[in-house]
Amino acid sequence: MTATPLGRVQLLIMQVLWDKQRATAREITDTISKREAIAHSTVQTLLRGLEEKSAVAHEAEGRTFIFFPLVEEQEFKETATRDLVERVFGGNAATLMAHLLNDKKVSRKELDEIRKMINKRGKK
Amino acid sequence: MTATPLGRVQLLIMQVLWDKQRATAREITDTISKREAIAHSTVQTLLRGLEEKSAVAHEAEGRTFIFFPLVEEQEFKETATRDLVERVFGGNAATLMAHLLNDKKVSRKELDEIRKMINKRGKK
DNA sequence: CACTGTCGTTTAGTGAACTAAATCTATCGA
DNA sequence: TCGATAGATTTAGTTCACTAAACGACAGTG
Repeated sequence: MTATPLGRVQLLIMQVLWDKQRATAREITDTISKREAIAHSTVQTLLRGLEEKSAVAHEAEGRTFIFFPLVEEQEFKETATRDLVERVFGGNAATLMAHLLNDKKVSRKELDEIRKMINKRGKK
Repeated sequence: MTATPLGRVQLLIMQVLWDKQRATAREITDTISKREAIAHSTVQTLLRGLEEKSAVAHEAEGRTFIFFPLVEEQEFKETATRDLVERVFGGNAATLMAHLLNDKKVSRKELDEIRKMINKRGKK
């Protein structure tokens, strides 16, 4: 299956990987550390988990591993979104949209972007 | 805090409660059972958990408990949505919107609803 | 008054995500 | 060559969601 549910920190790791495309465990740890404290060993453990469920893979470069994503970012976002729509909004995407529009945390600028997108799509 | 993250089945329970406003554990089990198999004791255990984190509460009616939601549906959906935007879309709601629009699973009818909403919102 | 079903409660076990120390291993600089 | 260093691997422990059997209490029925 293409389910691939990810935990919070696992997702952080994937984001680094999606960004860099290829990275060592050390690079990942460093990148995440800029945002929040995390032990290098934790990252390594999670990488193994991700590898087990085929979300990432690695190849050896000398004695260090270079990791790269197997699951594609777009694909993951799709599933994550669909999952929310399914679970929380009973399968109705429009309801989710309504929430986005009403949420005061969504900036005016974002609203404009959204409107633009809708119009473009609407013309077809 | 008002975080209140819910598991999949916990969410199912909440949905029943949001729908009915008040329900016994038995009613919840029955409702969920129409969709998927679940043991009554499981529902009860989860209800305790939900009660512990103040998502629901109960009052005794004779010797049975009547449960009702404490967390409001709207509020929960807000946080769930914001959480997805934050974690998966780096805080940019417009990107989530883009995904919704591109997802073939979103029906034409839903798209229409969405457009209507946008327009209404746009006029303000 | 015993029986049976329904309550809520207790207890227990699994799996996943997370955390990280401890350990083994190989390389590089002194 | 030897020790510090930086990899990867092993081991271990926590928390949370989930699952559900087992248990004790009690009310209504025959």
